[in-house]
Amino acid sequence: MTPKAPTCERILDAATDLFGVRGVEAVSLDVIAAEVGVAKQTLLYWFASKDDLVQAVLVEAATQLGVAIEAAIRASSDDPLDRIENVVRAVFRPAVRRPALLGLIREVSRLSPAVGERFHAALSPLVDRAVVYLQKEMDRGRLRQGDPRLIAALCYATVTGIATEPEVLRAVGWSPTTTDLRRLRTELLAFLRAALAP
Amino acid sequence: MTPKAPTCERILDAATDLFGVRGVEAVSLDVIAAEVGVAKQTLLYWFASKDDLVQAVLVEAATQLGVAIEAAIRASSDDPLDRIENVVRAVFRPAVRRPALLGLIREVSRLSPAVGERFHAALSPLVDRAVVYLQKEMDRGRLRQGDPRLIAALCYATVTGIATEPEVLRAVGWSPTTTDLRRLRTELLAFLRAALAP
DNA sequence: GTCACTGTCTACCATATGGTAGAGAGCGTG
DNA sequence: CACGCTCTCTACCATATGGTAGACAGTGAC
Repeated sequence: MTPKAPTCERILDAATDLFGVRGVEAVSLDVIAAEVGVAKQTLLYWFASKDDLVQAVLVEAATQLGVAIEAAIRASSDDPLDRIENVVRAVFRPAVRRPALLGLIREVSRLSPAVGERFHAALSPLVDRAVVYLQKEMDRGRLRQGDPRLIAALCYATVTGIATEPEVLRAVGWSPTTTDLRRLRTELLAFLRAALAP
Repeated sequence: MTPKAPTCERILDAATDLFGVRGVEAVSLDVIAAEVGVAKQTLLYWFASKDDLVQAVLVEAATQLGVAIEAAIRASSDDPLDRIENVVRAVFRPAVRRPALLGLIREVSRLSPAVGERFHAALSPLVDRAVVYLQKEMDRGRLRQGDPRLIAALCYATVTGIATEPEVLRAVGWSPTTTDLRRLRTELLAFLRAALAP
């Protein structure tokens, strides 16, 4: 990765949060500029257009998640349930600290097909590896049988859903305190374990 | 429910789809009007403002889902896993036929707190009943032990997530054909069953 | 006929938005 | 100093947006 000028990074940071929380279309360049404390034209100096900024934000977020996941996989034991737990932990931490991250990925489907295509291409190796892994462990009888592609999607949906739907958590009386956060993580892991155990 | 004029209903219908798929902020009144084939002012005749329209669309969607869920509960056997399966089926059908429906609910968190508050109030009885039910069945040993509030949220997150993230399903090579749809439903139900069984 | 009412329309407005043009400040090099 | 380079800014612009004002057609009551 090329090292980035501080202003550029601050813009990316603010844009990530704003896009992820409010949605890409709902956030104007002026709002981002105001958040960063800079003129709108400074944004357009670093990113040629709003679309460019969106693209950059997506790449950054995907990279960040990818790195976290890689590390979690490498650092985990051989047991697939432990490995999955580690990956979920790795995603869960940044996701709840910054709901924007996963929310952003949900935004992809709303953007131009070109963006979706690029994102798809960037993620597919990771997805393919996960699917192959799940299949192998199912064959070995260490995971519940099923379509590994759909199981992967379901796990993702559960984690993303729970991390990006504050409305739903509020509806069941949950609050973003430290203890509630830990309880949620515990419950999420138990849920996935039960769903995946053979 | 008061019977509605045909134009009014067509507006609601188009707005539901557009808001749910593209997001509330991303859809202008002009776009909705064009979709319906009517002048923008006709929209503003039926709904005093865009906010009013959003509110109406949300109420409609929530009502629709609520009715479907009620019916599913009434029509199911005593076994909690069967009952949950019925509810999920009831939500899954309209949700995949019209991804906008659940997508819309995700939009709530992005709108004004007032809207969120009203939505919260409207849904809380349903949620409370579900939580009490889950708790009771856990006590009877017919469901896996856990925090019933979070379990409810997790189930919701899984179903909503899988139904509203076409990008993720595409990433695993899924396509919205009839057979793939059935496979997805089967896999989703097996996933939840495993996650909830004692 | 005319009055009131309903529903749809055209014409218009103030504001916000993404984006362009270009000036100016700071700075290292010759 | 003068030149070029990097970075940020002010001043604009064309367009799109939510919303207002009010005209026009149809219809039923009197």
